[in-house]
Amino acid sequence: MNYNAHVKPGSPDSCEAWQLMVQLFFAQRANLPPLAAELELSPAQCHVLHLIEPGRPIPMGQLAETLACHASNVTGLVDRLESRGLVRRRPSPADRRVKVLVLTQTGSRLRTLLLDRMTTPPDTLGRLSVSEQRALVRILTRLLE
Amino acid sequence: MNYNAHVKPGSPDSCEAWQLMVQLFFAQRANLPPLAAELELSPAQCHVLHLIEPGRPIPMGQLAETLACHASNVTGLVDRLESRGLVRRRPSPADRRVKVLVLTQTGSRLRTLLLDRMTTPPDTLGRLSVSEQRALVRILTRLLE
DNA sequence: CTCAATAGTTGACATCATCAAGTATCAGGC
DNA sequence: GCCTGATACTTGATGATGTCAACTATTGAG
Repeated sequence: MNYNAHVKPGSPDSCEAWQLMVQLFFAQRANLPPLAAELELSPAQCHVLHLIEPGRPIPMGQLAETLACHASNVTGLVDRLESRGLVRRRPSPADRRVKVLVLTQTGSRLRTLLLDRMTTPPDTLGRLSVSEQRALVRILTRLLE
Repeated sequence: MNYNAHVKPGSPDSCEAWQLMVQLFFAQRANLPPLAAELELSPAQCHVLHLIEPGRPIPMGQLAETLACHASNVTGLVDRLESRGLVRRRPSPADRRVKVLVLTQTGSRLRTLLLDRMTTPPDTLGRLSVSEQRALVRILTRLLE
C-alpha cells in the first residue's frame, strides 16, 4: 500500500484549478452526445473530424495515437466516415504502407459546422469581464503549449 | 438556409477563449481511456463514478439526465458496476419506482483513486505563476456556476 | 536477400448507446 | 375506492465503439 497516494504534485492552487477543469471536462463530455446527434455524428466521429484539418492530410496511425486508441478502431471509424462521404483514404507518397486521411468538401463543411457549434461559448463565459476573458485566453494558450 | 449560421454570439474574446477550451476538452478526452484502463474502468464508468458522490445517493434517472443518455443505458452501466461490487442499487423510500445508487467501500476507494489521478495537474499548469493559477481558479469557478 | 519492425485490415468479442416494448408505481380525476 | 395517463426502470434487438490476435503488405537494417 502506498501511503503517499494522496499526496499530489503541484501547488495547492494548481490542484484546485485542475479539479475545476475536470469538473468542466465532465460537463462538456455530457454535452457532446446531443450536439453530435444534431449533425448525425457520434462523439468519437466528432473527435476524428476535429483532428482532420482541411488541407492537412493525416496518417491513420497518427490519428490512432492522438486518439489514444487501437489502430483497428481507427479502421472502423474511418470506414463509417468514408462510407458517408466525409473522408477519403489516400495512399501516402512517402510510404506505401501508410494511408492518409483527407476531408471531402462535405466533410469539411460538416467539420466547420461542428466546430462552430462546439465553440459557441456558454452564457457563463459572457458574464466574465473582457479583461478576465483575455486573461483566460492567455492562460489557456499556455496550458496547451 | 440560414445565412447567419456563421455569426456567433459572444464577444470575440469569449469566442477565442472557448475555442481554446474545446481544444483542451478534446485533448482531455483522449487522456481518459488510458487513465481509465489503469483502474480497469471504461471512460463511461469513470463518468458515472465521478457523478456518484459518497454518502449522496443519486436516482438512476438523474444519472441518465446528467449523462445526457438514455435510461436503459444507465441500466447496463450500473449492472456492470454493481457486478464488480463498486455500486449498489437501493430502493428509494420516497418513490418505489426509483432506485438510488450508492457507492460501496470499494467503489468509494476507487472513485478517490480516479479523481486523484484525473485532478493531478499537467506540467503546463505548474509553469503558470501563482497569481495566474488563482485567476484561473476564480474564472473557472464562475464558469461552472 | 533475409528478417524484424511497422501500417493497416480482418474477425471475434465486450462495452456503449439507442429504441421499442414491457412491468411496476405514482398521481390526478371520477 | 377505481381508471387513466405519466414516470422509473428493465429487457431484448441492433448498431457503434473499443480491444485483442492474426493476417498482408511494405519498409529498412544488416
